[in-house]
Amino acid sequence: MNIYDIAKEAGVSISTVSRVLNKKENVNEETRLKVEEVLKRYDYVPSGIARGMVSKSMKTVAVLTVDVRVPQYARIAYTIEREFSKRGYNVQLCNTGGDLEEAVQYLDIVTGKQVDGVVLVGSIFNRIGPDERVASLLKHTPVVVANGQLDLPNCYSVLVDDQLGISLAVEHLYKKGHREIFYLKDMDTDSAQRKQAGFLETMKRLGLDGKAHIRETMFGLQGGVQAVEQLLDSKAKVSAIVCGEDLTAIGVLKGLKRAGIRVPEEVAVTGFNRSEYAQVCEPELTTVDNKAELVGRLSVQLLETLIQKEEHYASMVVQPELIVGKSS
Amino acid sequence: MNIYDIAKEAGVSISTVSRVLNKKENVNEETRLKVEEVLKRYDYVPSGIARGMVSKSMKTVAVLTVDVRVPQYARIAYTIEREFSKRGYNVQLCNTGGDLEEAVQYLDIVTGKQVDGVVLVGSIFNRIGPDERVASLLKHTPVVVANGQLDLPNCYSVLVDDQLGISLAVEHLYKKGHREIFYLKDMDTDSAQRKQAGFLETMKRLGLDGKAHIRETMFGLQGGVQAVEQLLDSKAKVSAIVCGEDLTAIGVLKGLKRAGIRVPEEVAVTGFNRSEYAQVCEPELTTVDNKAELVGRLSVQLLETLIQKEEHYASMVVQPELIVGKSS
DNA sequence: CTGTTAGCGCTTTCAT
DNA sequence: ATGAAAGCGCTAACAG
Repeated sequence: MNIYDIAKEAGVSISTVSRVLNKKENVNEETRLKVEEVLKRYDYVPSGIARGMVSKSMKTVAVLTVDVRVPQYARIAYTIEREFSKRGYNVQLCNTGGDLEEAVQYLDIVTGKQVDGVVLVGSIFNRIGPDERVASLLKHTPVVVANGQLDLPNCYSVLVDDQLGISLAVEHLYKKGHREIFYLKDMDTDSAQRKQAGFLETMKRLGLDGKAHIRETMFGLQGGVQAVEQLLDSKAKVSAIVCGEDLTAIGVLKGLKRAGIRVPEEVAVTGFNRSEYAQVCEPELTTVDNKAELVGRLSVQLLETLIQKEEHYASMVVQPELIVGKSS
Repeated sequence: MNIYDIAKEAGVSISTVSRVLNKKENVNEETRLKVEEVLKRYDYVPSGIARGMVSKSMKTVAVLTVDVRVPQYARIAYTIEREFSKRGYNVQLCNTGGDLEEAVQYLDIVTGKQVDGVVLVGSIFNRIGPDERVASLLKHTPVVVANGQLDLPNCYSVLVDDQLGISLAVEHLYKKGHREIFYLKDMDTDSAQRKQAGFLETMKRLGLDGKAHIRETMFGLQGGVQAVEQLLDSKAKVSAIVCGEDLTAIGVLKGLKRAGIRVPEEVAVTGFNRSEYAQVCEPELTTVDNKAELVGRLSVQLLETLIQKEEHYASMVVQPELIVGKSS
């Protein structure tokens, strides 16, 4: 069933059918009704592919993320999908697993399918910038990086001020009287670098030694537990632990509990992301809200203006906010 | 830059370029090399839309889910995406929010774009079955419902035996000596109905009164907290609480903690889904693993055979498994 | 207001 | 082994 069949059945030309389909004004009311009747009778849906062939757009954007099972990414992906859906676009989801090759392959495929735009979610995608294939693939496709940066012609960013986020946490602890503040570095992305820089800068500003208070560990519950064990073994004096991710912070909570150390009375803990985990754990976590939904919304706004080729694009920076729970 | 430009540049016809592009055998080695050089030189990527126009497929499937921010759905969506990606398909993600109209609209759009198949994730989609528009939209598109059922020609299911899942939890508690076992019904989907049925059936089988031990509450942390308050207010004797969702169970944990009741010494609690939340809360939750990843994988297998129009389709049922934590 | 026609960029016969 | 030409289903001039 195509537009020719409908035209024949309605006794008109395909142009008229097309006009009715696209709700153009210049169609006689009677003709319109007749065509609409046939359309309904056959439950006709025009071919999006054929339309795409003409308009050179499938009204689709691609969202690349490391892993949509990570709540942080799920929130951004969700918002992006909803916002684009309102605007008449579909969203292709791609889980790259943080692998460069995988990301390049996805970009190859989706640009081949002529997506109207691409959103890269996470600073890990900063790494694909230097790859020459990426530049060539993205030459004709607008890109927005959520919480990252790519130095390419059509690429703009919605950044989160992660440095400020950690600053807020450290200052909060300082005001509460904490001085032996440790930082757990649990990731190795650019975003994690900015967090660490925030820790160092703030400690310095407060007249404390930051460098000696940084510990590296794996991401996640296990990483947090292990970090606590090592910290306690080292006999260091600890009054607060700032973590780069909520999940790590919760591992810390569990490690402290095992060691019989009370939170927040003896040691305070803060996380990052304002994930639902922060509400689920005991005690509820003080965490940094890095505004995933806002980042998603802004990314969509930005990408849409890019797709429409309107003027005046500008990357933007979002300010995080400290959410004080019961762990500090 | 299209296939004509490449052909001209290479001094051959578009057929030859097409053959090279599609790695057909019958091309002279010299010609092939010449064409490939031009292809590389221009970083040429053939139009997926034009190809789709011919093949009537964009190698794309749509995944409809209530909300990908719900970990349970994120896990299924993730697995489906990864599996389809391996098979050369892209995945369109649609968050319907559990709204019938929204779901119909998404189906309208994605079938218009001629997706090769649709996966509906969640028993909530059982509700769209009766809508006549759905039947007509899905007439030519194969559909798999993950954890649900749709009585339509091209629809097959991958079901989870939720009833068995609750059974496992109740039996486990019974063996531990619990008799005053309550069930919290926290959702209103078909899946939730099956869980409740599992509770009633098992209690009966164990010679206990199930009906009097069911309480309804809202989904989520708040729902769990409130349910505990009401249960304690009612002065009912409670020795264990079985929940339909992990998050509700965690609300229960929090409610019990506030009331100064120890878990599992005084009251045992079980959840459902084996979400990461179950690892994050204190104490770690006994929960039912409903095999999200497996369901995702099986859904993809099934949908792929449907797309290839191979013979022998069959809906399948997945068995859940009880994961004993520290809350029981 | 309506119809005819030329593409859109490919794949695929069918010739040669 | 290669090329010419038809056709996928639609939109958008252009005519009338």
